[in-house]
Amino acid sequence: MAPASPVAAAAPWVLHVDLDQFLAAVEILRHPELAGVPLIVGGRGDPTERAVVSTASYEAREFGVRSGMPLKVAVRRCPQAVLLPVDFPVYEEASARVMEVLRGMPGAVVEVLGWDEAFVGVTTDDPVAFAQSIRSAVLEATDLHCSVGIGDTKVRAKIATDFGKPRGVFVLTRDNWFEVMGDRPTIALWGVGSKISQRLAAHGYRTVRDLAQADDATLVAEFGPSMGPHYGRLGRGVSSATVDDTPWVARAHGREMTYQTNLVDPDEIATAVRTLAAQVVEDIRREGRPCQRVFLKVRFAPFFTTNRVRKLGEPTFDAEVIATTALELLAALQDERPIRLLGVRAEMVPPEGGYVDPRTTGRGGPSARAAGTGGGTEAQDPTSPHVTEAQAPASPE
DNA sequence: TCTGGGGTCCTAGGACCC
DNA sequence: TCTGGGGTCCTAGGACCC
Repeated sequence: MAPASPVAAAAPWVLHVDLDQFLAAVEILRHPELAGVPLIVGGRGDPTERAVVSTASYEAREFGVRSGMPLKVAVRRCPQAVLLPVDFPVYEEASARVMEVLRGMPGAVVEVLGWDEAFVGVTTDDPVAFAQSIRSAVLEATDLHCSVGIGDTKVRAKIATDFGKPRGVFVLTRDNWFEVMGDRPTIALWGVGSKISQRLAAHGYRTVRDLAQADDATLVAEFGPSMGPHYGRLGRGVSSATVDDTPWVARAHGREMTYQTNLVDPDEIATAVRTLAAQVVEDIRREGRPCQRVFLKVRFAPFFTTNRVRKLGEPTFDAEVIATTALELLAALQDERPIRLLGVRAEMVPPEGGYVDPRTTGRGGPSARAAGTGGGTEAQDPTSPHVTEAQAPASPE
């Protein structure tokens, strides 16, 4: 398994593999007659319900349908679209097959980011050819098309993929970063959303180039000593280049539910919270780690969302304790408005030895490693990036 | 137009202890 | 009598991503 002596010209690369219109593509595999028609996957497939689009096929996107859009709106924009309910197990299975293909690529280290995307670290002198071989292998094994972004950091690889879509490959490195990204708004960066982009704009930083040249002291004053410099680095495309295949371990499990009619009756609310707590306990029992903190999420009508948390005296698997805690948190809000959504989340006791899996910007917030001073996994611009393959433990398969 | 469900991480500030 | 820093734990709230 040990590779032969490295080729002198070979360099480490980060590839980002992203499946094209994943949910829609999986549905087309089992409903071939839907190929080429506008297709929307979301909720329970009922456009009258409170739900959003999970994936729209490219044909549906031509009508302005986007993921995250309310189904009602999507159907208004594209009345002829075929609407399908989300079918989690089927996508899980397809996703697992894709990830297996990636892990089978010679020399690849695979860090899964979600159902339909992963980073692949590889040392090669021809990353484009490697990317094309990934596309071919995935297509052959699963009948699914994907796009591949190639970068010298994770942020650049991740962003590159969008330029490769669909069914393509795009290379984004420090050599063409500003040419490609410099004039784009900061919100185009992975990890910068609407709020941060607005706060940046308030300081005059509107484009990626503005942010790249931003005054560090200003960023620190606005976002803190950790996040401030982190955003500056994002503007330069600088981030970790380490691909780590350590399996992800959940920190918490939660269940939430949007009610088709708002809840007002206290008994009804208590029952709803208990139902959610019972489902959460099923999930954390599967993990084998008890709940140490209970989070309550509430969305009051018309649209106000808030969260509360409480640490438990003793970690527990007891659904009634979790439900009671959540109801106490709800009562403490002293808010009588009708409830649209309830969520109960259980943060689990960490596993023995703590969490060792990677935390990337794509899952959750900004990476603790990338933002922190320790770790040293952040590539220094403009020094060369590197992919640490040796530090990854044996793939568990 | 009317906004799901599953996650993770960061910052600020108070309480408390040494 | 008035006062220091540092550390840890906890809650509240904000933000981002798929």
